[in-house]
Amino acid sequence: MAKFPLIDTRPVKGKPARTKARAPADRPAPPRPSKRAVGATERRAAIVAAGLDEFTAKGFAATRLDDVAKRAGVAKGTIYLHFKDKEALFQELVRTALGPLIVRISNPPIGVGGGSARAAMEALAETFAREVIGTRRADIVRMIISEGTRFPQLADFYYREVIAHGIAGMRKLIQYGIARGEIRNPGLADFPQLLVGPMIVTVIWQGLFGKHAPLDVAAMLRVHLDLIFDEGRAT
Amino acid sequence: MAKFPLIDTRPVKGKPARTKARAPADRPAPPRPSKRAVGATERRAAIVAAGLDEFTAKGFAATRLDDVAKRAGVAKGTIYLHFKDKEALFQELVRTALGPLIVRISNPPIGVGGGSARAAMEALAETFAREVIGTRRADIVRMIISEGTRFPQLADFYYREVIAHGIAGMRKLIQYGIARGEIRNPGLADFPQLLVGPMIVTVIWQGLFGKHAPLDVAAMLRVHLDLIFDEGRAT
Amino acid sequence: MAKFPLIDTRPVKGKPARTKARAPADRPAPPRPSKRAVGATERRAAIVAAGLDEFTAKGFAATRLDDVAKRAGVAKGTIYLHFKDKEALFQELVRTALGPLIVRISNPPIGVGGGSARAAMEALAETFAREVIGTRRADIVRMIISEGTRFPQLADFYYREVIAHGIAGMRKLIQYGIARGEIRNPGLADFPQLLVGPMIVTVIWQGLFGKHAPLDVAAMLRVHLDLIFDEGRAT
Amino acid sequence: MAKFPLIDTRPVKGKPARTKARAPADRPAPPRPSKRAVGATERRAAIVAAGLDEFTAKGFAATRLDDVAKRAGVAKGTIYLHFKDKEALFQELVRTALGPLIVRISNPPIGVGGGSARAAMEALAETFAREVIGTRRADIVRMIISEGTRFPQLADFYYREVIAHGIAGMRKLIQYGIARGEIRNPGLADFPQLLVGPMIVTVIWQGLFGKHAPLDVAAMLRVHLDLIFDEGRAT
DNA sequence: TATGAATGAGTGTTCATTCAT
DNA sequence: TATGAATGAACACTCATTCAT
Repeated sequence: MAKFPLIDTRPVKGKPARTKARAPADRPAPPRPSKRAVGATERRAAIVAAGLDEFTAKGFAATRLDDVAKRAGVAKGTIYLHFKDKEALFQELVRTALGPLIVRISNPPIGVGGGSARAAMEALAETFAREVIGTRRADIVRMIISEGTRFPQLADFYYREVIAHGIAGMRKLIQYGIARGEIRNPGLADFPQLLVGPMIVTVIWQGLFGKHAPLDVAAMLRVHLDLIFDEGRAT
Repeated sequence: MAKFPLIDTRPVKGKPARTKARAPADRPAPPRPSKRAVGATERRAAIVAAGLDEFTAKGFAATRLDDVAKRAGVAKGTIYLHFKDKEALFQELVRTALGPLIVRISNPPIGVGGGSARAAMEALAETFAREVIGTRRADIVRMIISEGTRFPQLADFYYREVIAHGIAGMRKLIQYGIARGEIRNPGLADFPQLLVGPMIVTVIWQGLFGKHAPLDVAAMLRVHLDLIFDEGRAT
Repeated sequence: MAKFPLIDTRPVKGKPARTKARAPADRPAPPRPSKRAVGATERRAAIVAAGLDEFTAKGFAATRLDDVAKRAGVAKGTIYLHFKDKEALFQELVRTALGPLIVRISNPPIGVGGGSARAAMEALAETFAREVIGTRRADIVRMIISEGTRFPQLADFYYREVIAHGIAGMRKLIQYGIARGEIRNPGLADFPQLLVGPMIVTVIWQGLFGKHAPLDVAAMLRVHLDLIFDEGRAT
Repeated sequence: MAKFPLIDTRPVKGKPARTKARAPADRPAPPRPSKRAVGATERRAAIVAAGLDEFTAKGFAATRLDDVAKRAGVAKGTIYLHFKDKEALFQELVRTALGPLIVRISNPPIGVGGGSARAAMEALAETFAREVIGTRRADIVRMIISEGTRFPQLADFYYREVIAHGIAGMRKLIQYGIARGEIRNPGLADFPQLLVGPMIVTVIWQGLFGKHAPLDVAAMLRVHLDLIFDEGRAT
């Protein structure tokens, strides 16, 4: 139970879970064994997947559609059969990446069996550490943070479709914890951002400084929860 | 006392604190002094300032040196008298922006007069809210987050010169709080990131969603501190 | 028989012998076929031809790819579909211009039917005067002389592929003449350059001073051969 | 006696005969020990000398005035105090390089003491081999050949001031030889170019292929004279 | 005169976008 | 639909030339 990730964690259908072993964008672009992804739908999906790789690795402006096409095993012109232009591909791609997540977010998992809020949050943290940190999903989050300012439309969409729901869910979870007496600071319900904050920070940290000073994400999130639940005190 | 901002808050000498009212990058470029009488140093500073505006607004790849030059009131070629190329300008610019900060970071303000850790942190939070949020400094932080992945060198520099010092300072502050019995969870000393995390989050939040859902940063940071100091509990 | 020009003299296939009336590089660029129906090979050939015109007229550094493109009836970017960069175009162009020549050089025409060495050399000289002097081929030779120093790679190539063969052929011809008793100075076989020298000189002379003092190339080469064959003496 | 080089061989006054050991233009540019060449005239001379180095090494278009200035130990702007523009410097420079030569050319050395024409020509050839081949003078000749087409004005000047005189001198020498019965082919008097041709060829050859196949210039010129004087025959 | 910082037109190269096949 | 050659606007960077000192 208690799964409630900010980012969808289920394997993308049809693509065997590139989660752990994804292709970095700085390799010459693997020929994509997939024998030319016939159906139009597969082609489109291939373009989106390839775009995700490239955009997350290089950012919007520095990504070349040529590379995307190559990586997708498709001709450059084909991209324009599916997307109006580079920006359309980019936005569509973020939407696609977030799609499954939106469904999930709408069904908060709390109060199902009377479990503790702490347990729910721990599960959330653990899932996050396992299914986001070090995966392509982290790249997506980083990308949204990076490009969001330049694409207000995108930020809006992200806010409406993901953040708003997520915040609402978090708040419910917090209120649940308050109601059960687990959380003693009622002010937390006003700022659910404080609950997710450390997760965002870990994503950024690992992306920028992971090489130098990798973070023990799980441990850190545990301390974080201890603070919230007023536990972990010495003595 | 007890000032400890992540980003330098003193007005840049000679430039009347463009802090609050900075020029958005989409205006045709402000008239600028433009008198030929300005010295080489001022010219260089103007380029750096213009670059800061443009890079933070558009990102590295999308920034045109032509625009930087125009904004700096300088010919395009002039940029190359001061910087080897676009990337050199970018890196130098980050360094310059962080320069004063580094000095500040190296002098942690604790233990001066036996003040409480809470007070120190509150001052820090308040300074942050006032001098970073809504400021060009927030843009810089966002920019580092955005471009850091594409400029490992830069991320390294940032880590070495700023983050490492900042983390060390935070840890000292936390240990001080623990020693004084203010903070009861000793685990926090292992993850000073948890202390700064919410600040980073507010920067990102305001940048991306500020228009839709502005955050009461001060209030949020207060709750954050309450969690850390185990206060704010109902009843 | 007895044709042995330093430069290929056969009309380039598909292009009706721009030999005598070639377009000077300072005309706005001839209308050119320009129909989009031309195949990739023709396009490439057009670029090479245009490049030849421009490079020979202006030299490597002063040639603008913009002009080459215009003259070829092609967009600037198209050049880059065929050549890595300006230098690659230049080198390829020299190679192409010399290509047919290399084949010819490899098949010396002597000893075929026991003809005299003098006859062979006369034919060579006549062909040279007719098919090189005043021709685009002369431009190529001049260009190699001009740019060779700046492109050691190119000079190497030219030496290996053309000069070495040419020198060897000349030497054979000379030795043939010596064996037949036509040439009495055996030392000439050590310096075949002396045989070709005057031809090179005429190319340079006509290029530099032709306007002022045109040279009767045929007559001069005849005297040259008289010297070699120890003829032409008064009385 | 019998000195009659196409190119002046006397050391340039005030400059200690950089003949053999000249500075190649691809070195970082020697600081020029000369303590800043004070007098205006020295400055101008320094610029001309530096220009000669650079232009011969890189050609007109590829030479940067910045490099010339650096090599001359002068500020870039100073060049414009002495020369209208890059082209003016270039032309002036060629004139200067040829200046002393013109004087010499006007005083043909033949018939002085009734020496043989062969002796005169041998002396000429020897001087050429010693004082031109492998020296900066060869560079100048090569440069004129290279850039002449692009600078008709320059070629005109060169023709008028040097070539015309030289050709006339050669013709006189040839006629002298004919009159003395040394040269039996009177046709040679119509094409004095045939006399100088091999020298030009050696300059070009050494410049382009000298690395691969250095030429024994002296030996070659001897054979050349043997041909002209109808000597060197076997038996 | 001499300087060298400043200029800005010019050029090689890239890459999103189009379109004939 | 799919292709990929072709396009041409855009941009980083250079360098001859100017000019305030």
